[in-house]
Amino acid sequence: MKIGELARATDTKVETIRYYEGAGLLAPPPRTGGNYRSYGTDELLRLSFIRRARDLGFSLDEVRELLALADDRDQPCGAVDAVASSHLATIERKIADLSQMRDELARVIGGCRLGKVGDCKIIQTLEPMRGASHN
Amino acid sequence: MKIGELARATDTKVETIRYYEGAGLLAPPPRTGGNYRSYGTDELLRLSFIRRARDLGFSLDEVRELLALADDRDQPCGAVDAVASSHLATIERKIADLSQMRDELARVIGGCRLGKVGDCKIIQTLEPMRGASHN
DNA sequence: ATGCACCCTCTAGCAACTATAGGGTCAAGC
DNA sequence: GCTTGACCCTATAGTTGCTAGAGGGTGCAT
Repeated sequence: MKIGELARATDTKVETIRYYEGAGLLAPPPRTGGNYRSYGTDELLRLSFIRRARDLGFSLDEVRELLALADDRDQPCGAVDAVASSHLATIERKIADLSQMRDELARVIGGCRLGKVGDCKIIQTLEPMRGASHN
Repeated sequence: MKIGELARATDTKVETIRYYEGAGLLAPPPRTGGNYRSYGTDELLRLSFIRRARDLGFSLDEVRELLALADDRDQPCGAVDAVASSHLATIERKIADLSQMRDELARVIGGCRLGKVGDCKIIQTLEPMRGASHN
């Protein structure tokens, strides 16, 4: 399997696969006579794993860790759970942060579409001194 | 006001202020005899504006746009509303994406803390072929 | 033999900073 | 008067996770 086929099979760009190789997530595969990378089913599975983990928002460092853990199938899986739980906590923090942003923005938007910038609630929110006092 | 004082007053790192200057968000201020940047109240207000906008998740490009709009106080503020609304939409998309990640992760976590990696639901989710079939 | 799709390496670019190296300035204390 | 320390300066490289480009080689069909 050439790199382009692997790319299509995993919905990954060719450059990204080469990047993962450089980043140590995929081992350098054997090469053909023409110096083309040649992949087998193992690499397809490994890359699918990586893509799924990335889709779930794991960082490349976390993916590396998960790959190492997944390779040692007799280990207790508390370590896997720890990586995933800490990632879940990160996601929940991000959601909370974004929700707060959303609420603040929503509170401010709408109601000045027809006014002038000088009276705009959005600008006043960003520029509280001028909006509130002398100007 | 020296750059360090401005940094403390706006809860910004000194390097970030210099970065904003290079990025065109803050004008190059006058210098003292010793070549130190010297800021006044205008820059304090402008940097506060930038920080607030950044806290609300606006990109530097969006901040640049908002600053330009805020400077022209007689313009209708539909343009400001457009920037903010489009940003709100982006935030809502991010929240939706993260919420989906959170749900998928939460579904998978817990229940294998005591098992082995070979039976781990998290790993199986990432590695569906092996988990489901022959191995 | 020539066109075309595909592959190769190496390097630079993106956002938005952060950190480091290698220096200069300024006020205080001895 | 000289050193110590906190602060400032520029310029450059690093961070994350790719993506895009230059400048070339390979392999197959026409």
